[in-house]
Amino acid sequence: MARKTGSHSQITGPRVHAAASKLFARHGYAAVSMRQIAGEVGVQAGALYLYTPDKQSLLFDLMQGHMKDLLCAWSEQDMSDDPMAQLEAFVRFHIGFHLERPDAVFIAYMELRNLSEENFVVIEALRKQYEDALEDILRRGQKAGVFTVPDTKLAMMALIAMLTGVNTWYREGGRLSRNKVEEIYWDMARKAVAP
Amino acid sequence: MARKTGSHSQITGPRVHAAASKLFARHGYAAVSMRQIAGEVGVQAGALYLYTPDKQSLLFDLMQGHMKDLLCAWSEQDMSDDPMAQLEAFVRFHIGFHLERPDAVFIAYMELRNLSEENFVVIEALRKQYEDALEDILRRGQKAGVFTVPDTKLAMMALIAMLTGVNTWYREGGRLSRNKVEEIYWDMARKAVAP
DNA sequence: CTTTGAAATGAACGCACGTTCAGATAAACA
DNA sequence: TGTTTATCTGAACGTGCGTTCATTTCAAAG
Repeated sequence: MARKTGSHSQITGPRVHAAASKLFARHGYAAVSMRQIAGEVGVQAGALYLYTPDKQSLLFDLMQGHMKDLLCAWSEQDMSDDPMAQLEAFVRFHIGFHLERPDAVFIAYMELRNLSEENFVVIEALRKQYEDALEDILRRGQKAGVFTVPDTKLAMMALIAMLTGVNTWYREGGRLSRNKVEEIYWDMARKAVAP
Repeated sequence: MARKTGSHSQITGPRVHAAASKLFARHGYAAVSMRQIAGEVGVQAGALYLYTPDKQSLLFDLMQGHMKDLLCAWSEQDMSDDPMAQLEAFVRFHIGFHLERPDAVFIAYMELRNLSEENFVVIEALRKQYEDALEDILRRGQKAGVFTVPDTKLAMMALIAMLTGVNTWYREGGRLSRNKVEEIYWDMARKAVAP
């Protein structure tokens, strides 16, 4: 047996990345074997190397893809001039975007140490871009007098940690709707940086 | 060559756990081999099995030890009756305790999925105990009218995520002293649950 | 219908893994 | 000092790892 009936690289390629995403998120990069990924896709391990040069690239592609999606989606939000409205938009966007792709988020936050040094640099730069977006909002709000943050960088870190934390407990179909969660977190975030 | 000069189980035992803690935190449980741990201690891999039945137990012991230390240290804090003072104590305690042992904290938050099912249950129960401590403070403060939290559980989760986030960026000898960090985070936490 | 190239197999490579254990040596005790 | 006991070595076990490659088969193009 060799080539499978109905096989197509445009189909198998994405399936490889999807399987890797699912398994990396579930068990961790180091604990997942190429044979497991292949099994999830329904091919033999060797076939994976038609779609990725190696396991490390698989991880890097997932993380880079996620970060670029994130930055792209944020840049496409239409922005008001009001820092308060901007912060609300950020809070709601962050929660919504992250709840939409729990696996990718989990990988992006947990597997940084399994990136090669050069890949790590790239991902960190993308992450910093995103953090800067929030920090800018806080800085402008502080200057405008609508926020009172003793330290802009710390406030940014605190808010992002708080918002990303939603992914650790939120379950679809749970006690609270996604919108209600956004509501509650926006309330806390708003007050945390209030004068 | 066999037994080493100056060898003592009371010395080697803790060194095994210390090495495991350091390496698990640095590279992740799945990516660290028993031979690496042995190398860090300065013995051969086989010698580790005088101090742990297997690799999984090493992870479990580290996590359980950390969680018990945490609960014990919190219970030894002397508590005021005022929810506001209690919350401040919790915020400062949490940041202080976690900054004191970054490796253990990192492992406790990152390696949950590498625990066996039965071990996971035990650790989760300990974690819940700690979370309940904060939730109780928030509930009492809400009842007393000093806090306004739309949802006690969410507020608890949000605060813990925010506070634990300090460990991701804080570096000893950095821009801010540990006390200043506690100050700033207490300011944000206090406002986040304020009426 | 034939040809061609993309897609996948399956076996193999060397290596590292967690764990076990008989044997060796130092420390502790009599 | 002589004996026992605790501590560690070093080799070995079977298994699974990431990756490569000659070979085979299917899909598409002519």
